[in-house]
Amino acid sequence: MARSKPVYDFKTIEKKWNKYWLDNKLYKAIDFDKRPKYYVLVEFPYPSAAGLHMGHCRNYTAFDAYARYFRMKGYNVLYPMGWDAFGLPLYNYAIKVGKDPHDASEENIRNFKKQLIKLGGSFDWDREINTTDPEYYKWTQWIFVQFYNHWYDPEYPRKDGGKGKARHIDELPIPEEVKKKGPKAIKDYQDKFRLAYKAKMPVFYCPSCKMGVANEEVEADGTHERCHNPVEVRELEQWMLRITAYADRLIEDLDLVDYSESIKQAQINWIGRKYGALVNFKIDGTDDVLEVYTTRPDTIFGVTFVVVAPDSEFVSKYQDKFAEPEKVKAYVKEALVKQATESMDRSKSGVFTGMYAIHPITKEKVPIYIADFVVSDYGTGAVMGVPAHDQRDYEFAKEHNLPIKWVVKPRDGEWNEDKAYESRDGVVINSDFLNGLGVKEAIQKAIEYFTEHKIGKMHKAYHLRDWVFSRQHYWGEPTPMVYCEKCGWNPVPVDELPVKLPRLSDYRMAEDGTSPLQRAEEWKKTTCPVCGGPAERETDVMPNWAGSNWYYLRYLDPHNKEKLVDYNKAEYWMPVDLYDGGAEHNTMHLLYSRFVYKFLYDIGVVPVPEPYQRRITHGLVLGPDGKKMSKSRGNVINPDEVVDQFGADVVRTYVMFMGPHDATLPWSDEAMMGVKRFLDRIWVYASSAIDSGFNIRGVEKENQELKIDLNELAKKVGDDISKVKFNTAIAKIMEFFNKYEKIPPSRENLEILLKILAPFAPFITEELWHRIGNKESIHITRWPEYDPGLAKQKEVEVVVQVNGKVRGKVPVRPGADQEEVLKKALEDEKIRRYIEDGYRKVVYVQDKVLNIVT
RNA sequence: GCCGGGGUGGCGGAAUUGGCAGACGCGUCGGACUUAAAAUCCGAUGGCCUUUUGGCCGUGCGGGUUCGAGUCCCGCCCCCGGCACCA
Repeated sequence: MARSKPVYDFKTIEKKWNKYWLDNKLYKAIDFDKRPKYYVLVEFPYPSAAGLHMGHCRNYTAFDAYARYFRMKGYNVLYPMGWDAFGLPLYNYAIKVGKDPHDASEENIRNFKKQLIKLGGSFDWDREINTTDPEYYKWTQWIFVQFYNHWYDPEYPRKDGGKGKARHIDELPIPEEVKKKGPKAIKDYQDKFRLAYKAKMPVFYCPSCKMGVANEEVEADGTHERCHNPVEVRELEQWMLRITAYADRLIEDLDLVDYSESIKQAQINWIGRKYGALVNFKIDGTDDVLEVYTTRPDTIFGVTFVVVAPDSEFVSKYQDKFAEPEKVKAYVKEALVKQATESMDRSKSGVFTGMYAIHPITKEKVPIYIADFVVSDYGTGAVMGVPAHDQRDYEFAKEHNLPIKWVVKPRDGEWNEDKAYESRDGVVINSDFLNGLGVKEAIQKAIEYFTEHKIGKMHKAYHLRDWVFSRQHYWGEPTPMVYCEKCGWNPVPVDELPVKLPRLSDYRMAEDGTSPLQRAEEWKKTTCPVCGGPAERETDVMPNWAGSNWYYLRYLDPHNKEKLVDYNKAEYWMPVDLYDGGAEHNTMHLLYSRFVYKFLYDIGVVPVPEPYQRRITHGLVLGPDGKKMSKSRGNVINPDEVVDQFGADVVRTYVMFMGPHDATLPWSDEAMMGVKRFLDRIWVYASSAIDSGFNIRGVEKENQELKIDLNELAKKVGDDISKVKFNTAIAKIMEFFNKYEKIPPSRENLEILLKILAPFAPFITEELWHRIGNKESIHITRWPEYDPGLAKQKEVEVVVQVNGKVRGKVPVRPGADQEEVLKKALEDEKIRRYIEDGYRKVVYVQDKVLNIVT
């Protein structure tokens, strides 16, 4: 890129004002201030590399402009910053550079912070947080202990009028027969209800990362989201969080927030609630029942077989009774691997067990199959096969020569027997007491019948599963739990938190995939909080999400030693007014953090039911070649370099100008140069006005026009910023400036222009503001007030159409009526030419358009 | 397959929600300044026709509603993101 002497010395200017702003704590957010509060939050960065990337740069400067605007509008703005530094990426980075992750993260953070300051970020640094700081993760651990100490009562009335609340485990009713068996039995009973519980269960395990992986982190093709290597299924003892208890509230409370429809949909789909029924099929030759889940109980008379998941309880319990146990065993083994890895296989494979289930109504015997299309963790892990009305069942029946019974027919005419009839518009047939009913009515009636005859009941099923909350590596919050041979698992007493992550001489994973904490004998050894005997600490750490789920609350009270957050401060600041983040976090992070928040709400830590009032998604910045920036492609634009070369104001204004905030856009050096030219011209314009002492003799009239347009500009730019439309806000300033660049401004008008530009280019506007002679910072002045009287002084142009085609324009005062506009239009020779033969009709839209129809 | 979001100049993108399509920026072309170049400034820039005045065509494709459609309705095509054997 060609270089020339800069028009102004941005380096000196930026350094000077940054120092001034920091020294004076200009952007301090004040608790309990009288002004209305405004909480702007952008997802905090993960410092897994040495410096910021352009995407960070874009998001943080865009909302910096947003925060600056709201401050100028008179709000007490909280725009905080912190660091999400636990987790695997940083752990891997530390190993790569051969440093203890404590030190590696500290170094990265130092640089991130330096860069953010350089960019002019108006953060309140007194509220800086870091998830790896023991003073911070003390509270991450505290939350975990609270989860452990609570259970969910779905019927408990909440103070907000809703139903369902987390209650202390001591309030859990214990059945008499359990009580009789003593304290051990009571604890075992309680453990089944805790919101944090340990479960031995099949979980995904990534052999490459050497860690357990949450279901949600596994891609559709069976690979790990982070490293894209295939995962395996393993049995591991894991801490789990019972998010499913909050599923209904997480759906219902979406009514309280202003997320876009697509984000709400993403949340709803992820939870995946479906209403259906449980139906009991007796297992022939036993006293057991097989419980199946169905969303179509109306087709109960169409059942011709039953299918269970390969890893269901049924399989392990009855494997000795199967007709061909060896064949079944082989199939199950194969099916489990297939289920965990490739889910795309559409062949309807399955194996007959040799056992039969008894239809709960007709008492017919139907065969029981094992098939990999049934998954154990949805519904009951068993389904009823209705080949006539489910395409997948249809294919399975064809494959295994099973009968097909038609029990629903289309309202008008015949059906096609080559495929299942899945429509819900049909009428039920061949179904005893359901005959003649529509599908909806039949579903209702069937469930009533099941309930009455005790063969089934209504049931909700969720796609959402409980959350695996253990990670088998080093760089995370230690799980504050202790195991004692005598007393089992118990939480570390709250007054002993935090359980600090120890510094180790070797912080790397062992060859066998075990965590270094398992080797930290000194650290592991502790005493049981219940009996005082010897005990061992949990060596699994928490997932990366643990610290990032609630961080926005700590900004409100970052130095509180007694509490996670002072209730009154939370009451003042919550909810977050605007939360910006990546699209990839619209499901998991958003849902999990809402869940954690709702739990904190239940236990009285926070005042309002939802944490984020409005959610905005940001796009990525691609390389100049339109591809994702990466070192291997060599298309990385380093923020530090461009800021050094062109100044923070140019980079800031450009990243906001490049396109809509939620769009993924390619970087363009050339387009950035356009912004640089614009700011250079502003500098020259303002400087020469200042140097000439605002001599506007002879241009008073133009200055009045300028003032009228400026009045409108301030409003439009402000509206655009509120709507997160930074690109058009800047375009409007450019448009204005193109029009008036030749008119020397009055001091008043120049000051207004600088204020409008200040959120985008805080450094040069501050410098020019002071050169004018102002003593206070421009960033704490008030945004120009809109004057509707001034707006009225401006003429408007009404477009004149003939038969819908534009044929001319007439200038009129705003609010002119049809008669006046028409008269003026008819005076126009060019327009008259098109209506020589007269006209039939006139349509007028005030101040906009006049359409003459001939 | 399902859910969500889109398709507008050479490029990134604008269009008070039914009212001048292409704001703003880039690029390109022409000009000024310069020995020359860069930088800067001025002008032009959707396509086609026309000497000019001007005319016609244009927002993925095909229909429709309307005085008027990028925007609304019906039927297609394509692209991006998320989820997917969910019973």
